[in-house]
Amino acid sequence: MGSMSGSTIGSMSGSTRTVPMLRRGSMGTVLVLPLPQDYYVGDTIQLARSLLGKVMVHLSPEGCTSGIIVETEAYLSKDDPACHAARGKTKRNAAMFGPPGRAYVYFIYGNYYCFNVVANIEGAGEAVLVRALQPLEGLELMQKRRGKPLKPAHLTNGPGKLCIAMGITREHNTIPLQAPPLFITRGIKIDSSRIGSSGRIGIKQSQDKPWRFFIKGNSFLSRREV
DNA sequence: ATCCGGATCGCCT
DNA sequence: GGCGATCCGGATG
Repeated sequence: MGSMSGSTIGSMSGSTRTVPMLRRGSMGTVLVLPLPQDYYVGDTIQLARSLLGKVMVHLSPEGCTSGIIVETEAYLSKDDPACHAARGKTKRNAAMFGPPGRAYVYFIYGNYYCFNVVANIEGAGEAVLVRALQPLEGLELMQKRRGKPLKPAHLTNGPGKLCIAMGITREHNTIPLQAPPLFITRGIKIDSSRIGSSGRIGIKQSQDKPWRFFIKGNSFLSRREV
């Protein structure tokens, strides 16, 4: 389990400082640097690809959970009716129009949350949905939160499932991802030859857009490849 | 005030 | 692979 030193630095404006942490684990003490806010500035499709292999971490009061991002989807502001921002800003999707590098968490189907990172530039209304993780730390806590004895491959292989396992709820909507409790760090380098793409899942419109990305052959995906 | 559909999941066949 | 659960946001009257 990880513990950390350092403190959260709140932000008055859109810009958020990256907070370094010392985390103690079975591997010893490691310096952890969340991806800086400007990492999320720019092309959203590019971001969706580059987030593969990065590590998502949640330090909650219950304990630490983390996982490697293995599946993402890009949602764009132009020519993309499937994007929540397509019909303008509302109370629900307001986070999408905020500064990049923050969380956009929404409630869906009366049961589940989905976790996105806000992308591109403030006001654009673009985001990357995280659809699946390969669990790294806190598998016991994930099991407990899921409420069932599940194999690791089934703990976080879907956007709703990973939010349950990681303890992500609407409380995390709009929070910066550059400091605890919720952040994303550099993980393993994924060569572009190992990235697959397909149509996005669970939507009816814009099925022609190949904006779902995944690590080929990874066994923690929400679906087997295509 | 009412209605409709959804970036899902799990159980059923 | 098909379908129902379940509730909220957004649109319409």
